[in-house]
Amino acid sequence: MKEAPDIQRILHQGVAEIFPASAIQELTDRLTKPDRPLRVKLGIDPTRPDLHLGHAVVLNKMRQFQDAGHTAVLIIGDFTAQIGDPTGKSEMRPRLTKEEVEYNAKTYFDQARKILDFDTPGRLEVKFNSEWLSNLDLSVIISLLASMTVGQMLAKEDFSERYKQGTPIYLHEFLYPLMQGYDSVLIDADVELGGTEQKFNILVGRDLQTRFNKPGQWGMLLPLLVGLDGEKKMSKSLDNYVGLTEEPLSMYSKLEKVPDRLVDSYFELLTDIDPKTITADARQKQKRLALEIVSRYYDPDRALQAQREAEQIVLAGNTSNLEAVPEFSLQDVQFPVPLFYLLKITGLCKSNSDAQSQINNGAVRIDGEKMTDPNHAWTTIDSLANRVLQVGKKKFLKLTR
RNA sequence: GGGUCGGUGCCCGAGUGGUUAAUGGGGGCGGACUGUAAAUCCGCUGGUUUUCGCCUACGCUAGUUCGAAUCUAGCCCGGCCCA
Repeated sequence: MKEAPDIQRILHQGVAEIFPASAIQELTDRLTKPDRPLRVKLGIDPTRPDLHLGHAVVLNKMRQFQDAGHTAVLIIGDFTAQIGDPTGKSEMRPRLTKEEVEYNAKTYFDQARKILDFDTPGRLEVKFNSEWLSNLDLSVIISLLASMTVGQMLAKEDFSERYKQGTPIYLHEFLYPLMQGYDSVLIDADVELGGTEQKFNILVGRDLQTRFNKPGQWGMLLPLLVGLDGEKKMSKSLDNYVGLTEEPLSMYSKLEKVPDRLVDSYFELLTDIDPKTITADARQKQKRLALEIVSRYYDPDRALQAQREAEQIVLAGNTSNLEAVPEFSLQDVQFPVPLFYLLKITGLCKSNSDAQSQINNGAVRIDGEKMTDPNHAWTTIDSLANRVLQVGKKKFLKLTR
């Protein structure tokens, strides 16, 4: 972390676009000979309690700026989260309550700490935008609104799509880009980071700064990390994500099977390894990726351990020698207990009916032996203790007393 | 405010008085195959300590019917058009 700032890396590694393009030289100069640290803004709306690798992409870039001596200004959009960013959405976002937002915001720090430099003085500022947005004077709101026309607003792809398709657009949604832009004005952002979908909002920030007689910020857009489904952007609601706080095993097993065509982009956006330098075959590449990323958020030992565990799980059927099968205590179970009910209370199946169908599908095994009768019942703890209950190839549970 | 069309299971979308948790697709889960994957094929996919039983479900509420997601009325929400 003490190495000389690598300007090239900041400007190019995993960067989709920098704008205005004409000013890129100017930005390069500022980075090369900083007369003062740049203020690099990143806004995160605490809409959900967990950050994932998609957030890591942009946080990594923040870190690069920090390491080069600049100031990361992290804006927790506790106020804007209550509005809901319409970006990328085909419909209005649910508005969160104050309590939900506060809770989520709290959880963000621990997670961001895994990536950002929280310790070096002057490298990080954290702001909550409710600080200035919650008491905005109506006259300010009006002048914000007066800075754009409906036509300009409808130029935003999400809005125009919705407008064309006839799905409702509520007026308060128009306020979102303006509020995000106003954040830039108030914190004197020099650079704003964001995913490519943030272009419109970041441009609005730049315009607003100019209107408020301040220098307009640069925008640095990073590619959106495609989620595990290989199609859509990584997001928790699509359940195609890897959380920053996930257990090493869980993280590893998700990453070792990212679709082949995404592997290189994961390397580029989430690690410091140049994918071109890896010659391994596709499978080895996936493993390397998984190992690398788990090491980053934990450590190499735990990553290797996760790999070993994952490999054992893959050797399905051979359940007896697993090192890290989750355990389930039969202590509170009432005997006799029928199989389908056991599956439900252990959480392996989500309902009795689900358990029933899994059994009928031949997915359920005990100690590797296929079970076919949903009503098969056990009468004592001892008849089940220390046996391994399995649904499908990857879900195991060791039953204990 | 007026007219008109519409609100169906996780999503999309059929269904328009009577086998019925409700066609089909997507998604999800499971099985075969494989590189743990993808593609493909097959099965499952409301709940219920038990299941040819019972409960819950087609915006909400009240009705009409032996019987409604399907008919009526009021209400809520949305699209479009008019003012």
